Amino acid sequence: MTAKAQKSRKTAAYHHGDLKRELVAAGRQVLEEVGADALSLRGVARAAGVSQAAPYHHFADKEALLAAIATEGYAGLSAEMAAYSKDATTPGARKGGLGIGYVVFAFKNPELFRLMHGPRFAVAEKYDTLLTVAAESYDMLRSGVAACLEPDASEAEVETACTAAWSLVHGASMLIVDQRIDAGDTVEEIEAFAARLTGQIPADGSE
Amino acid sequence: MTAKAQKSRKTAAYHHGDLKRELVAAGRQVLEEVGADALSLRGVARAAGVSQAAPYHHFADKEALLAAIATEGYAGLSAEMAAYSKDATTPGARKGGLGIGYVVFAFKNPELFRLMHGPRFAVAEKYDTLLTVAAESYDMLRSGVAACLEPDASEAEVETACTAAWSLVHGASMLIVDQRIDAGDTVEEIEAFAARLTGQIPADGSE
DNA sequence: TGTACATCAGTGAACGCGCGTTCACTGATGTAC
DNA sequence: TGTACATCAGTGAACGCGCGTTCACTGATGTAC
Repeated sequence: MTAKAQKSRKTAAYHHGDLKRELVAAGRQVLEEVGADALSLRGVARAAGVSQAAPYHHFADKEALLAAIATEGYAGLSAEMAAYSKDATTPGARKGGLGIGYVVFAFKNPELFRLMHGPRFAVAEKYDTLLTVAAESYDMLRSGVAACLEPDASEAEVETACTAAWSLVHGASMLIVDQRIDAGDTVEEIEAFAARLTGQIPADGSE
Repeated sequence: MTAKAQKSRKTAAYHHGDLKRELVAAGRQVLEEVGADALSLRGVARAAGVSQAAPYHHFADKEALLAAIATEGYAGLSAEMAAYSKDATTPGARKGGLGIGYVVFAFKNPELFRLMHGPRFAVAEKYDTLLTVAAESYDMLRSGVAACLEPDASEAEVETACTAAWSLVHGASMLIVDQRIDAGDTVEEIEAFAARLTGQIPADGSE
C-alpha cells in the first residue's frame, strides 16, 4: 500500500471526503429498507458510519436530506425513461419506452418512488432543484406523448393525452409499489407488463 | 328537556356511548388535517375529547384504528363509485361513472385515499374486513370494465383491461392528491376532468 | 321497587423510547510566510 | 522546508419533545334477586 493510499484511508476515518454524497446513498438504502415513514436522520448517519450530528454539516435539516434523495430519484427516473426510449424508431415506440421506463423505475425503487410523490414535497418551493428535475421528467414524458398526436391537436387535447398517459403509468407504478397488483418479480416481467398496459404488446400474446 | 335526554347527555360525559365510532370519525378528521405520517393516537383521542388511554378499550393498538379508518374509506369509495354509476344506461357509461366516482372520492378524501393505499396495509392479513371491503371496491370496478369487453374476450384480455382502467383512475387520483396535477377545485370540475380522462367527454369540449 | 355487585369504559400518571437538533469540543487540512 | 493559524468537518453529550402503551384506579351501568 502506498503512503498516499494509507493517508487517504486514515483520512477517511475522520474527515470523510465526500460525506454528503455518501449520506444520500446511505439514505436511499435505508429508505428502501424501512420506508419513508420510519426513516430517521440518525439512522442514516448510523448507516453511513458517522455520528448523528455529522449530517448537519451538509444538510440544513432532515427534510433537506430527503429532498436531495428525491432529487437523485428524479434523475434516476429520467435516466430509466431515456434508456428505454432511446432506440425507438417511431413516436409510438418512443412513447411506449418512456412509459415502460417509468414503471420499471418504480419497480426497482419502490420507497424512493413513494417518497418522490409523497406529501412531503407537495409544496416544495424551498427545493428548486427538486422542482426543476421533477419537471424535466414530466417534460420528457409530455414531449413523447405530444409527438404521437396529430400536428393540429389543440392544446387541450395535448393536455388531456399527456395527463392520461401519465396517469396510466403512474397508477400502474403505484399499484405495483403498494403491492395491490402483481405485475411480476423480475424486471423482464415488469417490462412485459408495462408494454401490455400501454398497448405495445397485445394482451393475449398473439401477433 | 326530558329526563331521559338529560341522563343520556350526562352519560356522554363519562361513558361515551359510541366512542369507537367517534374515534374513527375523529381519526378521519385528524387524518385529513395533519396527514397519515403525523397522525397520532393521542391526537385522535384529544380530538375526540377523551383521555389518551381511552382508545385502548376499543382498539388493540394504533394500527387497528388506522385499519378501521381505512375500512370505512373503502366503504366510502364503493359508495361514491355506486352513486356515479347507478343511473348509467350503457356498459360504457357505467364504467365511466365508476371511474369518475373513484377520482371524486380521492379528491374529497385525499389523506384517507393515501392511507388506504399506503405501505401500512400492504400485507394486511391481520385485518380481514379491510381486505374484504377493499376487494369489493376492486370487484365493482372490474365487473364494470369486463362488461364493456367482447363476450369472447380471454381472461388475459379482461385482466389487462381491468388493470389498465384501474391504473388510469388510480394514477389520476394519486396525482391530484399529491398536487402534481391541477384538475380543479370543485367536485364539478373534478367530475369533468375524470370524464375527459376516461373518454366520456371529448378533450376539446366539442360534441 | 330497591339493593348488591360484576362488568364495562372511562381517567391520569407514568414508563421507556427514539427522534431532531444544538452545543462546545477537537482532530485534520491547507495556506501564508 | 517548516511553522503558525484559520478553517473545515468530524465527535459525543445533552436538550426537550411527543409518542405508544401500560397500570392501578374509579365512575357508570345493568342485571339478579
